[in-house]
Amino acid sequence: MRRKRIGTSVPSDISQAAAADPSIDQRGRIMDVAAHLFRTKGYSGTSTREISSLIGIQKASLYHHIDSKEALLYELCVDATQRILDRATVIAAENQEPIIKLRALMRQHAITMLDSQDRHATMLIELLHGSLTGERRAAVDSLRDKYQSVLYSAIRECQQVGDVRTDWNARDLTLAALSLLNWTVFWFDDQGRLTKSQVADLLTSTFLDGVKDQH
Amino acid sequence: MRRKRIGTSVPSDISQAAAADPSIDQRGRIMDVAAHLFRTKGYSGTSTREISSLIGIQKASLYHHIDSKEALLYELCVDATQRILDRATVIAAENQEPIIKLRALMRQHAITMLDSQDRHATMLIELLHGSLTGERRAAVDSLRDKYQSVLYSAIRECQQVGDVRTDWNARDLTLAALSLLNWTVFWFDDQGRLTKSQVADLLTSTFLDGVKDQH
DNA sequence: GTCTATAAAGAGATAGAC
DNA sequence: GTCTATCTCTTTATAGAC
Repeated sequence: MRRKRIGTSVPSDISQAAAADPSIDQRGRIMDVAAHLFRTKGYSGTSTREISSLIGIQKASLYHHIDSKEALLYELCVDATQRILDRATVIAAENQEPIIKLRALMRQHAITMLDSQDRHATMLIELLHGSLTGERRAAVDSLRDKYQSVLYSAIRECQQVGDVRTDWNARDLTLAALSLLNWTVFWFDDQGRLTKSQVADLLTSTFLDGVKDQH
Repeated sequence: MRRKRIGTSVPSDISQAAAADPSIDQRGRIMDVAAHLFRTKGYSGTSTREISSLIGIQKASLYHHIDSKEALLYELCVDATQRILDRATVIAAENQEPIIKLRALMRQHAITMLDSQDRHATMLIELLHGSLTGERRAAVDSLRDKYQSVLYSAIRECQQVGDVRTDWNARDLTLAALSLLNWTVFWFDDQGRLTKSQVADLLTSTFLDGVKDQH
């Protein structure tokens, strides 16, 4: 198998649709189905047989497209992390007020994450579970670190111009922001009451303003 | 094997210490070791052999103490959820100002969760992964629902007396609170820079006041 | 690019001795 | 309460035909 590219041609993350859609190539289909199964059953709780079965091929045929189960997980994690880092880098480079940039960074984090919910949920959990090892683990960690630096710098900058409180340091506030944002990927329901945009508003508004009535 | 009790005699959650401590009975030791392995490697990524090996017995000997691997997971999840619900119920019943109660509820959520970090992290992830089935799943869901109702009511009450903003409904604000609190269990480091109490302050302060400078 | 067949290892769980 | 031995099933991955 040769590595053709990182990620798939479509942002869709839903395995059932992916399994049927003829416009996605087989490799993209495999990644979408795998991401969905990894999120809902866990990486080690998902067998290669289940993946191939949902695609409609034999287990052995899967290995024509992927090197190994772990390599498949790796690509999903890189794709998720890279996507969020790329968009954050663009926002951070804009010539805008710090607080506007911070809000935009948080909004894109929420929305990008929910746009590829299966991949992001998988990435977050499987990094905790140590399912990626060696260089693959290091590569994904590196991308995450870069992203977190971008968010940290944005918060630090807001503090320096007096837009954000300084009784907590930027490092701690970054942890709080990430907590608020990351857990969302595990409960958000695409068919649910709230849209992605509304969730993004809820989270940024809570983080920036808090919930106490200020009047 | 007979079910002796729910949970263990000690709050400790660290497998290495648990495996060595002679003051904990074998059953408590198994639960602590299992919780630690389930958190760090996942439920399906952990073998019964690994658990028994860390205890220092054979795999077969484990089955004198537990019914099955899933029954072991079930007890961990019930223990975690019950603990947080019990303490919340006490706080909610107190005769206090709504905003004081809300703050106390959030603080105890953070601290109770971090006191049994392995169990709570395992519970949160394995519910997502559907590792518990049938009645066991329903029982844990029921406990979680009860707890979330307590938190929801506290937020609702704060809105009614004018302490909390009403442009977001209580249901959404509950989701935001839970997001902020729950993700914490995955990054908190007992040996790290922040104490549990400091983390609890950071989260409650962020949620109630936000990060924007109000001066 | 997909198939059948198979290798080699590991899983959860049980039987029965001590 | 722990042991050895074993049953049965599933796992990831490969070989080689078509």
